[in-house]
Amino acid sequence: MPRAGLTPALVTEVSAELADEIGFPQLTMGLLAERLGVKTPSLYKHVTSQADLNHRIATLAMTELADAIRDATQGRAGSDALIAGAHAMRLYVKKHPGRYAAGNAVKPTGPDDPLIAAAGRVLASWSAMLHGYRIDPSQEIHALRMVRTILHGFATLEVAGNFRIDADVDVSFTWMINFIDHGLRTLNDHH
Amino acid sequence: MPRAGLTPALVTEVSAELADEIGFPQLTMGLLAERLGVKTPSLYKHVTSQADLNHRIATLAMTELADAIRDATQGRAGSDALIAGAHAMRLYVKKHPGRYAAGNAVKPTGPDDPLIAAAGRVLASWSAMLHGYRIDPSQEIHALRMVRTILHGFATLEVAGNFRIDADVDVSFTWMINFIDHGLRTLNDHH
DNA sequence: CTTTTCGGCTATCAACCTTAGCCAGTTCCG
DNA sequence: CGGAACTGGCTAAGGTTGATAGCCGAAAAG
Repeated sequence: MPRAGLTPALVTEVSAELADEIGFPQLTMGLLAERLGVKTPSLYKHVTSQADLNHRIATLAMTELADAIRDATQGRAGSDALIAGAHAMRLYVKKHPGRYAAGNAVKPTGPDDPLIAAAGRVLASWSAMLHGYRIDPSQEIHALRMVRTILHGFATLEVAGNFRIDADVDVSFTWMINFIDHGLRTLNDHH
Repeated sequence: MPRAGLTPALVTEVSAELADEIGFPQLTMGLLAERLGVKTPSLYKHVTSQADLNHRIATLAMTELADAIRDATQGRAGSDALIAGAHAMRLYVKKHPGRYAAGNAVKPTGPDDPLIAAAGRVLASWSAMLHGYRIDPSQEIHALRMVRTILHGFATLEVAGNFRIDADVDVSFTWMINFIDHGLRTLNDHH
């Protein structure tokens, strides 16, 4: 019996692809083994459990997402950074819905979980982006949460197919980002 | 063996309570049967499958949510309606996270699925609420999607415990709603 | 070339969803 | 009131999936 040359990283990558194709909840050890050309128990030589696998997918997703946002906002500031970052995130989630679902479903196991660091990098990108708006420090946390809320909410609703009337979702997204941008730019104009 | 007096409605209600307590994904037929004082197969006399049960929970959730929002916005308009409706929705999701999770996880089975009608009632409430802002009809759909996106995003992030720094989530929520309200009220001031 | 390690495999178990079929309590009708 | 029909419990059993134990040949180490 020839060896398949599996590694934890490869198993994780292929499981992430599979999750993107069939949906994160539909991902099973059996299907993953089949795709890797291997029997189910063999996977446990590389991954300790399905929970462990899910955790690896989640960490991969958050890391990739953080990179995508960083790359998109690099060298931009204010409105440009918001627009570029928002579109980068939306694009990533549309391309990798299974990974993103894993990233939201999995909870960190402890305070030094690399998943926390990866998620923190995403937040840090949004935080840096917001600095371009010169927001009152006491309101930064609220603005950060709002940006995160909007992008997360839109991504999950869109991926779940919850925008029934398909009156151009792209237009709605752009409209929404412009709305937020305008609000952020005029934050200081009101008491 | 005495009868337990179960009905589809009762089974649904108890399963919804259980989902709120232990989380929707953790809901199993076995646990539900145990809580009802019955063996697992007995449930199938009232519900055809777990998918059917989930669908009933989802419909219950959307119906209750629509009622809560309607009650909260009744007799209010504009900012008042937005604030009251938003808080009603947030409160409902915090009180019934399992139900709400079911409502988002379950997909309608067909065009005449009652789940669609229930979800439609929620949307209709937001739509009615937005009329108070006198928004340009061409922008209504975008504003509606934004409101939905924000409330859904915030609710899911909060319930999932994803606001780490627990710097007053209540304050952030109010801040965010005020931000949106202000933007909606001044929509027409800018081409 | 021998020895050790490692990564496949088969066999097996436990949990969960589901169906089949039995049987007693309930209801309905003569 | 009494028997027939129905209803809603139950036990038994099967399929699927996650997970473990332990074997055994291939790869790596010396």
